[in-house]
Amino acid sequence: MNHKELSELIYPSLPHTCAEYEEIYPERNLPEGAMVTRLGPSPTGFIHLGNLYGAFVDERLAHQSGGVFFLRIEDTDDKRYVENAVETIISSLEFFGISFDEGATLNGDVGSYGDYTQSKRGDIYQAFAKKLLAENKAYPCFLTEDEINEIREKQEAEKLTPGIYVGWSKYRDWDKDEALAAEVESRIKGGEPFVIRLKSSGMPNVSAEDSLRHNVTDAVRGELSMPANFQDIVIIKQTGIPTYHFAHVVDDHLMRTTHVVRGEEWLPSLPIHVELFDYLGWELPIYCHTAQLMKIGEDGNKRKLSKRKDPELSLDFYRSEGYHPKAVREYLLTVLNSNYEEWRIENPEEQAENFKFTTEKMSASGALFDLDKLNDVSKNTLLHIEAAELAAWLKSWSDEFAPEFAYVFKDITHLAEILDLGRHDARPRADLVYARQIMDFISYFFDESFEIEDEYPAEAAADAGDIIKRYLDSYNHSDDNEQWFSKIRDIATELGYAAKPKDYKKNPDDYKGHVGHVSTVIRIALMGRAQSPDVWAIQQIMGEDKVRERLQRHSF
RNA sequence: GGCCCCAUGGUCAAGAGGUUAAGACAUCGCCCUUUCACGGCGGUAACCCGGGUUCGAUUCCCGGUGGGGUCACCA
Repeated sequence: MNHKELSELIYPSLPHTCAEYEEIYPERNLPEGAMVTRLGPSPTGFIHLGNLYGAFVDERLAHQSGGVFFLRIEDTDDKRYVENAVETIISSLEFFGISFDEGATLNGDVGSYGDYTQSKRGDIYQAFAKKLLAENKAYPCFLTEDEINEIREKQEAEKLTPGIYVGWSKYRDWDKDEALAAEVESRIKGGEPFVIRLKSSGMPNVSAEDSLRHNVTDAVRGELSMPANFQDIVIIKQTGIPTYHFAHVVDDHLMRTTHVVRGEEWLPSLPIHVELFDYLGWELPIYCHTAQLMKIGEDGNKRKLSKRKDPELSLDFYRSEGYHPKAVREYLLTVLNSNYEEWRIENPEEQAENFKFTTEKMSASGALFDLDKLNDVSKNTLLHIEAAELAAWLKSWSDEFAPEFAYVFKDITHLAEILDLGRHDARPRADLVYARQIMDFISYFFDESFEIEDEYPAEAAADAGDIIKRYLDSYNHSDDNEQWFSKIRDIATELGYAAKPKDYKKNPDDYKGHVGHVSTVIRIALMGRAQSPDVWAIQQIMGEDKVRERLQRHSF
């Protein structure tokens, strides 16, 4: 049995040859410089901030270059599958404004480089595995789990690099031993399970200086130097399904991906991929190994964002807290590209899409997630969203995540007025950050959530009833801001308060307090809190009836 | 442990062989002001360590240290 015969024995009939696949999936006809990127989530259904971060890079690279961004479902691990995961992935990304041009969709595949689900591409992987077998670049391996464990223990005892490589799997050299060749043949014919391993040409256990090294140019890290792979990694599992390594190489070649964006945790396996591309005679894509988003761990050190440990960093956290997708996007962009923030300051009104994103400006070191910064970005982002749009968005948020706030949306036009409060002044207010915070911020407008939270200032507490009574008596809803405030000044001076805070500060003994204390009394009666936007403006939105009703409760 | 990646204020970061080492967030103070927010002005605060190259390194090289990642028939 020679190598060709072995490959025929393992894969007797396949629908297409490798050469045919090259024709079925020809090079893309795209303009110069167009990038083809892809997102390859495994269908756990869990997308976290880190995934989103990477997805933005893919999306920007493809779309700003006139290229293609596609979705490929990487479901080569059946244990990982979660029901409806694909729907969840697509809808989460869509929520944050990420859309695909090609690939898996809820209604099947779109595009001519499919299937876009790895579990449906078995024939393709097998064709290329067959080719490697025939060329003596791969071999079937019958090592059992127990045998592999034994090997590892032995290697550990001898302080050798663990793994299967030259000298550890006898099946690697089946072609040098007739008896073994016969055994392999009969075991395959007998239907015994086996995996297909890469027959690496690398040399194991040599010092770093002596080993063959690869130099790969990474788009975010520059020149990378690493020792060549020597591990006979599994390319086809017992189940006939490929491992990530093999699927990545075959898919990204056949789908004509130009830029592979992935987290830096893939860096250690890059030599494997380089060898695979080399064996198959294919050109390497451009790799963009992005830094991981980190957070501070319990020990005070930086830590990779973990989906298990950091549920608050799942995308659902932002959605349920009510962070606007544009804000999250804006924040991620500031973290992603170091010059984005400056650009944004210079172009406050521009669409984020008009920013020229570059891999060179991406940081190679992991950024710490910073909620303060997100909040700051968010309040500036919301300032640029129309009140009506904001109101509608808040409603959809409440419908999904916080039905207890349904009363806020009974009058959506009224809500828009509330949200717009002070936002069109010469110096616009920026106090809207995220939905849950907004609900609290505007709660005093609604009887359902209005409550007295603060106490009257000590300076004016004794006169509170009197102040409110006088205020009520003089209240005219059609007064303009100036007329309205001069009445408060009058009340203040009549009761012995300074009309200007400065007067009071100069001669504190001459007054009970100042006009600010008086207006705080009114503010608390009306809003239940000592701090709020302009009282007059609030009253105009509240309407005369509610203003009088609230005040009456507090006058005596 | 082997291998790989990374290293500028509390955080995100710009930067060049010679700079008073930007900017943003946070923080502190002052101003504006009927409160808050916004805005303005200002402050505190940084080049991990040791060698080498150089007239001169925070910047280039080497070595440490620290942090992160990875060593599966998971991705």
